[in-house]
Amino acid sequence: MAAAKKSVDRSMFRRMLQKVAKVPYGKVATYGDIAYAAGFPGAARQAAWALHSGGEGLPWHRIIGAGGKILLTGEFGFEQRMRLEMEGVTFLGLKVNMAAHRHSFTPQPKKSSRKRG
DNA sequence: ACGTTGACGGATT
DNA sequence: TAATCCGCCAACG
Repeated sequence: MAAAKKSVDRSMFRRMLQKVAKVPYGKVATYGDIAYAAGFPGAARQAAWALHSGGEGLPWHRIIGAGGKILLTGEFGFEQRMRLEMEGVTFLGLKVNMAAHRHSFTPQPKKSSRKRG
């Protein structure tokens, strides 16, 4: 294998954005989850940066803060909540009902783990 | 190169 | 619940 690394993906952002795109309809994930699933535990901040930078075309509204709290501000925070409710996501006070809508990222979906269907 | 900023997270008070 | 502190790391000026 030639040229293994060296600029893996241009940025860790790319990885995170891919995870964001993986969040299905009616589900949500936290910044920490995105970063963790992307392979960067602790880089929750960068997950936010990734969205801030390239959230276009992605379900950015499905990404929330730890505990299900919407950290966005201004109209964006308002829109995010509206969108989530529109997808069937329920809220507990000011927070999303994580227990019911938290998306489970598969860390490493081992190859050929597909079961007979 | 340096310091500040930020859609963070968890713990503490 | 709110306010504060520290750790995390890339982008921005």
